[in-house]
Amino acid sequence: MPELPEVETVRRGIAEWAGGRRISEVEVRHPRSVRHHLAGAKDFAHRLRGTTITGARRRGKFLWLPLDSGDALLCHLGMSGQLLVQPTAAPDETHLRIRVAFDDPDRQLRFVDQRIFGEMRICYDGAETPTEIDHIAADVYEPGFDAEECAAAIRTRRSEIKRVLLDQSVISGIGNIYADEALWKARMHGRESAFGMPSQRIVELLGHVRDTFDAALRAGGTSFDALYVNVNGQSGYFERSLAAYGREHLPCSRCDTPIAREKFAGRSSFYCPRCQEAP
DNA sequence: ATACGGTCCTGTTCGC
DNA sequence: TGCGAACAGGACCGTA
Repeated sequence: MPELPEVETVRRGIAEWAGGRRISEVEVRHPRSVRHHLAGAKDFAHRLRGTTITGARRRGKFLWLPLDSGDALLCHLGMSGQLLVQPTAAPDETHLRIRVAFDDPDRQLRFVDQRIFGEMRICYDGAETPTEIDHIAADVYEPGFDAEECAAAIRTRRSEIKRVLLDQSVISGIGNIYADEALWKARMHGRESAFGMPSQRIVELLGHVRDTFDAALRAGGTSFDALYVNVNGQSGYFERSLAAYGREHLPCSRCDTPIAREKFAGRSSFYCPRCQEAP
């Protein structure tokens, strides 16, 4: 569920609270949450214990916490993952998967994940981005992101534009919600072919992606329920500003035409049938 | 190399 | 009210 703005909101919270703190103990409560840490749960805990978190970084929807050991704790929230800074005294959450305790006895970092699509693993922190996410493309906020260059890559793809927006190896950070929102802003139907699309249209679309992210970040992320919360357990309020996603039958705010919903690539797409002409 | 469907999970909501 | 089906914000893997 969490897309770039939600992950960035979490990153800021972690950076603020956990930066400079030393890990005293780690408890892995579900092995699936560390399935990509091939050396196993014991090794995972062992390599974290005694290290100090020195920051919090992000690319797309991946988050990693550099450690003073030269490693980093790489995290992906999947569909339902949360990273919470909780009082040690707080009761364990139903879906608590990993607990990270610190020298500070008052608070813990907790990875809570109902569906267990999320994960944590330890990686080497030597490169600019961990090699484990080499296949993840830059997101729109990275200094190295070039909209023209990205548009050039997008228009070579023989697929529909929404599929390409969701392809993290082409551009990262966009998920189903913000794809629909950006397409609505751009008055573009998600099933339009990306192949050979004029670069300027794509650059404009990418501008709308960024605008949508900016607005969501200002609101602290999007949430429909308690599944997405920032590190303090507060939900974002951006869902109030959604123009397309989840608004089937409700009037388009530009033209009053009821928002339509259709199956697309195994999930739902929401769009205005008048503003976003189907190909 | 690229495109696409299926799959990994649990919980909630929907329709009969 | 009960029950199975459909659905949920993501990424990876195997297959074509």
